Amino acid sequence: MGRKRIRDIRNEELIEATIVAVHKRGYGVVTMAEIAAEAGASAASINYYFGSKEGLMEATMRHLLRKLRTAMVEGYATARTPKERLYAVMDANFSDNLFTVTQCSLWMQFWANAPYSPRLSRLHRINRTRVRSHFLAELRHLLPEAEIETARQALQCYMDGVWLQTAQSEGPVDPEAARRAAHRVVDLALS
Amino acid sequence: MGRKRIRDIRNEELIEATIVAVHKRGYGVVTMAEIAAEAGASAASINYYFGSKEGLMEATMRHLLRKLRTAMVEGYATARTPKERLYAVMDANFSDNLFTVTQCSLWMQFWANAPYSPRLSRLHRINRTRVRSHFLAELRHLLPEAEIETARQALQCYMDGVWLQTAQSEGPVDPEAARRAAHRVVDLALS
DNA sequence: CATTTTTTTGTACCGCCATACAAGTTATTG
DNA sequence: CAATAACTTGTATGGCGGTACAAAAAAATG
Repeated sequence: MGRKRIRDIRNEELIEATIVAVHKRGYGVVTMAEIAAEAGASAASINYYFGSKEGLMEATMRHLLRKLRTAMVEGYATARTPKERLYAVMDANFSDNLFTVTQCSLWMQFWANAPYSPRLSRLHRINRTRVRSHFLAELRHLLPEAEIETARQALQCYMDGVWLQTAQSEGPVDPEAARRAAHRVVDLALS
Repeated sequence: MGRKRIRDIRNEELIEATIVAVHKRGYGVVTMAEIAAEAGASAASINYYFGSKEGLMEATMRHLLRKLRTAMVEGYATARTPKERLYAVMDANFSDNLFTVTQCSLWMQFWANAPYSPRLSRLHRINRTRVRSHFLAELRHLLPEAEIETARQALQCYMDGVWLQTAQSEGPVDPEAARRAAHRVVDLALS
């Protein structure tokens, strides 16, 4: 197990540094040197681990997507009813360790740049499909066929919109309040 | 009046070219040469008219913001009740000549890059404040004080979310349907 | 037509940055 | 303690893109 320990540690550190640096400077402008400085490493070492700047960005997004997926699975584990599972999808997106200004900011950068990078756009497509099907699966139990798609669209747009606004907000953020607001929106959508 | 005619024509052309080019290539990556090619002009001439790349981007966003403001003013003109005015705010954002993939795409690029450019972030702040106060002004007539802020946040997030998703959609877009969906969301938010 | 003003372009400069490479340093292994 | 592997870094390179500039072209002026 000790075999690839160092590699894992460095990966983690560099990805964290990437998140911070991209938030500070913007995806399109941030340089390898800045990211390296943030991590207390050298630009060259990033290439050693990730091959290229694009590789680093992909790894970073994979990291965030994994966190999101984990949060969602956890939420599903305790949810009993379709409505609770809808809440769970929302809660995952607004969980304490995902719903921060820095990470929302990164997500927005991801959205804005995914269309121009095959590797990123692939991740983007996969994630979007998964979220969509989660919503649909639960809504099917709660609404007549004709209203499902509208409700899904409304909920997903709301979720994305909240992240967007959070990314642009200055002060800190209250995940607890965000979850409460999201629950209210779910309730409305089902009424 | 003929005095600055040519200047205006060129401005318009270059801004249109900018919108297309940014959509195709992304704000962070698009080059002056590409924009110029899109307009059938030379990179140098852009600098002649706009001073710099940032100046061009600012002018482009001003152009879009003006379109949005115009659409909103027009909608307000015929709206009689607070609820109709809420519809009008939505309709402006989803009006036929604003709600296109290309322009939503540009808006997203704007959102993603505004934080890193003082000139863009100023525009961004002004616009956001205006939309917010429009929403609040109407909601005050329709909801008890305690629910206003929640409703505003939900509506605005929904609106942003729709633009975001549209920016990432491939096929064409149906503004008429978007307006209908938005009206439904308004109705829900007021219930 | 002469001349002044406006517009356009080619080019050259300058700086920046991702990345490759080779040489160092540290860790691991037997 | 070799000796091999894993990791780190400084530096060099090559390309690229924004923009300054000067000169050409076009338009306006009178």
